[in-house]
Amino acid sequence: MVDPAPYLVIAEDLRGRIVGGEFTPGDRLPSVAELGRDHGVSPSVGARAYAVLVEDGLVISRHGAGHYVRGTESPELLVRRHRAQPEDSPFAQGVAEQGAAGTWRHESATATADADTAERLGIGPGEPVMRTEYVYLADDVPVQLATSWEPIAVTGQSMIVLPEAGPHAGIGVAARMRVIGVDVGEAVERVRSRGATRAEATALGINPSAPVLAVERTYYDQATGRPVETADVVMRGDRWVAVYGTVPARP
Amino acid sequence: MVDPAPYLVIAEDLRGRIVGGEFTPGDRLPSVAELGRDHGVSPSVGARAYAVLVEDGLVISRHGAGHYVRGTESPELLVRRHRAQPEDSPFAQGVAEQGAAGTWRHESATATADADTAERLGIGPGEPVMRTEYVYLADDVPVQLATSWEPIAVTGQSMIVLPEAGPHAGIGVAARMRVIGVDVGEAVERVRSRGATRAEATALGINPSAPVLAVERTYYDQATGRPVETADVVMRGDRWVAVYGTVPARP
DNA sequence: TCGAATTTGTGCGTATGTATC
DNA sequence: GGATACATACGCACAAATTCG
Repeated sequence: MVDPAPYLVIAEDLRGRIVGGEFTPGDRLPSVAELGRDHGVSPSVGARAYAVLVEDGLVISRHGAGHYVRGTESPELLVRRHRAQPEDSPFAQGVAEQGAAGTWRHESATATADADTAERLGIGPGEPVMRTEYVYLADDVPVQLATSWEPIAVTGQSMIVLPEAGPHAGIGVAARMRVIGVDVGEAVERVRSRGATRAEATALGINPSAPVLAVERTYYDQATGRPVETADVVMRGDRWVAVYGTVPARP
Repeated sequence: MVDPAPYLVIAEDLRGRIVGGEFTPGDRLPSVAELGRDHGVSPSVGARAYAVLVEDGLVISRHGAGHYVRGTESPELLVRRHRAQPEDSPFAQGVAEQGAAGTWRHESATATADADTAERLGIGPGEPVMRTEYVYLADDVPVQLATSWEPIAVTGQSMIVLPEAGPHAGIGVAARMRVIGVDVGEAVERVRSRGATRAEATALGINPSAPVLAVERTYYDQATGRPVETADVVMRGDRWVAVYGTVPARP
């Protein structure tokens, strides 16, 4: 049996006093210098102890001001659903349910499919696609980025070539595809957790390598099984939770 | 303008020599002591410099052996599926499809539900639950952690109180619940991307705050709508992708 | 097989910078 | 502006892991 390190002793002592109710959310905690004096060690040990609690999300530190007990209010999470019935305007509707104002910016251009995109769309590399870049905002703050690709072979010669122009703008993939008689059914989603790239971090207002939820979403034509749209969606890890499946009703 | 800190000077010097090709993947780099002598500082500064490069993923450190240039090999991704038909022994079967040997360790104990768990299970705080901690290994390397909770009110008085003991060990939630006549249907999953806690990082062999995929999975009794099992699953972000939905067949 | 040398990891103290009040 | 408080940088001592003769 070895003695636990002093900084861990102090951290666990504080943890117990916090969860025990001696300190409540918002309370100011002892300074690192006080902590060191109380335990007969140098201030750096107290700072190390607080670092543990900050990492655990129990405490927040404010430079020059002190350490405070973190409230239990979960940073309001926006929810992204995977629905059996694909709905229209998925993003705006989703954030509206959270009480925020959802808007987005977009930019479309024709391009040729690279190897990865072609693979996902089941077409040959170099075939023409319509690429659209989205930035989604909740209350004017960027919270989500997306890039979508649709084969021109599917949408060409129709009113919906440009996803966000004309009479069918902003209604979502499922509804737009219905216009040309395509039933897309439920999307297939591949979900990863990774660090934000520098560009994503800048766009989302987070630090590079901060965790993001990266979703690769593909819609298929239910009748033919052919992919009709694929997209890369990137969301701030601290603000989004993706929900799959539905809670059964209780009789 | 301020002078950059010595540890950063050393780190950038090394970074340039690595990307410049002086060191190639697998090469052993100077020890922290050498680095300190070369730059006229203490070894801890060299160690700090390496910490930067390790965090950037450019270098790996081996305790007692040295620092090495990291290869660019992208780690093969294991896949986790969300299936319409809940299968038995989900983990072992999943990794077997990837050509790895899946095993797990576990530890069960009775406990009382805390506020969050009670909420998720639809029971009162303090009611008894069976808590089981899992560590999943692929080829003996930990790749996934899980903690599950089942209300004793559901499993009590049956052969399946202990999830991993007796004749029904290791068969997964869905199959075990069938034994007592409960149809759990499809789980509801809430997926987040966040940084690994210190404990998770140690268990998974990754750096603290490296991205992980955190899944909150709950099974419901289809007949009554009551939750029968909930679990927190944590996976290495660089090794797992969660797939939801199935690709339609092409006629 | 074993032990000494080498190397990285951890813990902690001190000095200094910077933000807050 | 002064006092207080946290953040960063660095040096040192010791522990743990590895390597090699």
